[in-house]
Amino acid sequence: MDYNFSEIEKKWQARWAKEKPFKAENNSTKPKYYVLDMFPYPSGAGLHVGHPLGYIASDIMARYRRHKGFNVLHPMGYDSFGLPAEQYAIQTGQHPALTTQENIQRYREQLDKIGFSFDWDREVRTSDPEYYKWTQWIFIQLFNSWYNKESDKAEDIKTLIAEFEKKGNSAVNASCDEGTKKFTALEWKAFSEKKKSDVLMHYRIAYLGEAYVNWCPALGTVLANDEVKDGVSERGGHPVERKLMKQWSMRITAYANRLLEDLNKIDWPESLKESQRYWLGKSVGTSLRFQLKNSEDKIEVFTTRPDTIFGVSFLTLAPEHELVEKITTAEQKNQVTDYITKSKNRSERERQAEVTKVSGVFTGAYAEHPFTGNKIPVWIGDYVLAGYGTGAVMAVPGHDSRDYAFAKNFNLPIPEVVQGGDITKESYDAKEGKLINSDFLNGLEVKAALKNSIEEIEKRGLGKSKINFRLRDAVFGRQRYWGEPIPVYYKNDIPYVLAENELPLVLPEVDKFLPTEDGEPPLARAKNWKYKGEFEYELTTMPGWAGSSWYFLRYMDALNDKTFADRTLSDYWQNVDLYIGGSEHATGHLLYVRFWTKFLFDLNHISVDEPAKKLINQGMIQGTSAMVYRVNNSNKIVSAGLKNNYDTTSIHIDVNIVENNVVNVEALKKWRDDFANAEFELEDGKLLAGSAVEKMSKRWYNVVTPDLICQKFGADTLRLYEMFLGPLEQSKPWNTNGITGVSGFLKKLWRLFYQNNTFTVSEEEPTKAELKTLHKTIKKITEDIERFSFNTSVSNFMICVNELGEQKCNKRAILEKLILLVSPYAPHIAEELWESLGHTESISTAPFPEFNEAYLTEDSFIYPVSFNGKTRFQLDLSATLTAQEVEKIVMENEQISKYLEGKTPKKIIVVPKKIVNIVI
RNA sequence: GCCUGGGUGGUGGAACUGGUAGACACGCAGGACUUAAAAUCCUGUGCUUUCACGAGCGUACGGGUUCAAGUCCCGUCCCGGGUACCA
Repeated sequence: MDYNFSEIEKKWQARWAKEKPFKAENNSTKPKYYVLDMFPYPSGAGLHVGHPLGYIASDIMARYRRHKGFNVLHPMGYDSFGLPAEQYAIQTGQHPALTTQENIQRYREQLDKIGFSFDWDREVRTSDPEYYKWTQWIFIQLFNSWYNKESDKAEDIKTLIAEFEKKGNSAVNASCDEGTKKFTALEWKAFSEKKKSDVLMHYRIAYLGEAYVNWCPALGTVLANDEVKDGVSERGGHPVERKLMKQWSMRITAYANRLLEDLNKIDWPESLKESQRYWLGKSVGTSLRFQLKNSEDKIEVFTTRPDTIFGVSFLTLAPEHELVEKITTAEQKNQVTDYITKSKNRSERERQAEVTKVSGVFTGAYAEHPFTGNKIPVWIGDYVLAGYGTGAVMAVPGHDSRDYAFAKNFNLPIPEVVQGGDITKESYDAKEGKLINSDFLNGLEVKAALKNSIEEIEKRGLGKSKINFRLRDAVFGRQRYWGEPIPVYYKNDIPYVLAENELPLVLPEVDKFLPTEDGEPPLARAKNWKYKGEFEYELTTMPGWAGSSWYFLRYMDALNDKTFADRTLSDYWQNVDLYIGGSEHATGHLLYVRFWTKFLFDLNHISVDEPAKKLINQGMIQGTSAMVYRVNNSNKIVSAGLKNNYDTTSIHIDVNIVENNVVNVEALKKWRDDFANAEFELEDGKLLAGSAVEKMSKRWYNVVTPDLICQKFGADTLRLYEMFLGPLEQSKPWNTNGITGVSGFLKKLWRLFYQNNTFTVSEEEPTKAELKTLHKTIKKITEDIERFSFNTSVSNFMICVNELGEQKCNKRAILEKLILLVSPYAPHIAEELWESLGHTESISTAPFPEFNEAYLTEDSFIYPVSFNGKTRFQLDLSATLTAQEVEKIVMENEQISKYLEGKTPKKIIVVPKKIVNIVI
């Protein structure tokens, strides 16, 4: 019987669906192992061959751990709220729920065909009210909490109110909005309901606040920082502008330091940790006040270089800085107003694109140098960001390249205060050298000067040392339809959250998925959608990252309608042991999920404060695009090798009609109308295509689906081949050049069990050689899996099968162990052969073979004998010989003299069972 | 610019703590079976040189450490990914 993959795979996929051998136990004496995959957004395009790469790796791990006696949690679900389904709904009127449902179905079919061992009984969908009920519940907890810097954790807002009632807010050390005013207990008690609500908003972790946001007019919504790339929206590429808006936000900044510190305790790739560190952007510096001349006001700046204080030659404020209007003199008024209008209207994109272009304007105002008393001009410039630090900088052009460019452009003085550079050419930013022109700091090294200057600044009460983070609070409201409704209603203009028993607040039906005529979000279209029929609900919905910030917890207890996850279960499952996902979520999802995990930990709802112990980034599988070359102003297509003879334009064509760079011309003619009657100029009778490595995308017609490969070669081949392509973490372009090698391997494996088309397995005792082949393989495969080196496993399987083929081995004792090894990688063929061997239970929980060192010990070792490091010949010697004995035998060998050239060896190095090196 | 990962045959890639570089696979060449093809099997395959035995050169480039370097150290170049006025 030949290896019939399609029949076998269909059979086992049906069996697994029915018998559920991959069900994770909630009550088990086995050790637990939690393997999680990246949460997929079910897009309309379906899966391409790049998506399953990580899923295959994690599935191998899950199956391996089951063999090793673990209770494995390996779930899958869908991040099913999001923009694409909604954009599609706007265009077609089709409800996003419907589109989402269809897409999920397609995903499921594709996933099933690859033979993953997911526990589908735990499937979650973020757009399911049974799921988002708990997303809303977590929002309510966030709303009802504040961050206590003393205990360094989130606490119930009630403890804060109690404190206000006792002592007001002056003794409270909380993460709160800048500029929150002080009040006494008496004042607090006298505040109106509305005023109290407003004050508490400055403290809540989920809060309604005014902030500059990324407004995307084309999408009609605000976006979080990580959803904006190069000044355009990540989804769709629409321009984004800055706008001051009242928005629901998350006080993630309260967690900045813990998010940073705890990176040290998780096993994540260094590059990913580094981008989180950078995004969090901790910087230690000093805040420092400059007194304005002829004014009561002071300008507060933040600097990391207080040592260069004597090098300050001007101050720069962000155009949005609150003092700008107040301090601008009459004669500068027009210029300043012009500049502010100009920089406001400039999109973020323009602003970023013109980074090298210096712009700014003088306000006419002067400040006083805190040490020298010198007059310092105050400028505004949009290289200073309103949202960072204090929105104002002390400019030290001699030692800061941005200030330098500004000073050069406007002819401002550039004093030198640190020796070591040539400031006539460029600024000297390095933190090295001796201080000069700096009064009491003169002669000190930068490091000492830093310490000294801070002490002096604090002593004189000019400022104090301060830690700043680049991280901003995350905007949480979206002016969109397809997301979780925020469980808030308004009574007398005061926001209230719903009670737990009123959840879920179900997404209402609307007639259109667009904003209303007066610019309100789509939810304003919902008829009679009011709390208790009376109070307005919040009209924005949650962002895409809300549901994905806690899904790993829901898998532990997916069907619970009493709580988001039962505490005994979350205590048992703890957190994810292995997460495999792409690096593109480094500064978005993977920060938010850490934030929510820490928050739930603080409130004692879970016992872990990190979502995943170990994380691996799988590389991206790029597409290999194919193109043909059309001679300009004609309908002639020329083969790639001839394109330089003409003036041509390249046109992307479907990669699925190209094989080994040769275009199937008939298929091409059918593929697009304008090729139907084109003229073709071939080389060697073939139309060769050009190729390029690009992102796999519909746009480039280079998408290859796993379905196609499963149909042609089978899921087991697909799984093995994706692993065989190279190391998991490495990005690589997709090509099927080597796939026949992998499918050939499975056929060879199959044939070990068959003779003359009959299943034939011998019960004989295996030979020493056969045992050695097997145990060598057990050892290698175990090591490979443990270090996630799946590509080398595939090679080792091939070597093993080749050797057993040569040994003509068909002994049960060997083959039974072999297919157990193969089973995590190619589960269908393994189940089938396992059954043929007479087993009635699924192979999936059979114990993994253990290797026995005794079978691997060699009696002899072939020593390479080298002279000055160059290998000249080999000697087969007993493995038990000592170094001295080896040396003696080698030196007595007749081949030695040929290479010694009559000289006496200076030194002889013998490393037992490694090498012999003779130095002459 | 900064942070990261990488550079090994015609190709994808092996080489775990320094110890025979190129495992395994593709491709290519030759052969067997076949009327023929597919499938399968066998042999060869880093480059140069040699009928052959062999010799020389080889892990981006230039140095260094070592008996021994793809692997460790210093410098340079190139490619991929991330990020960007964060004071």
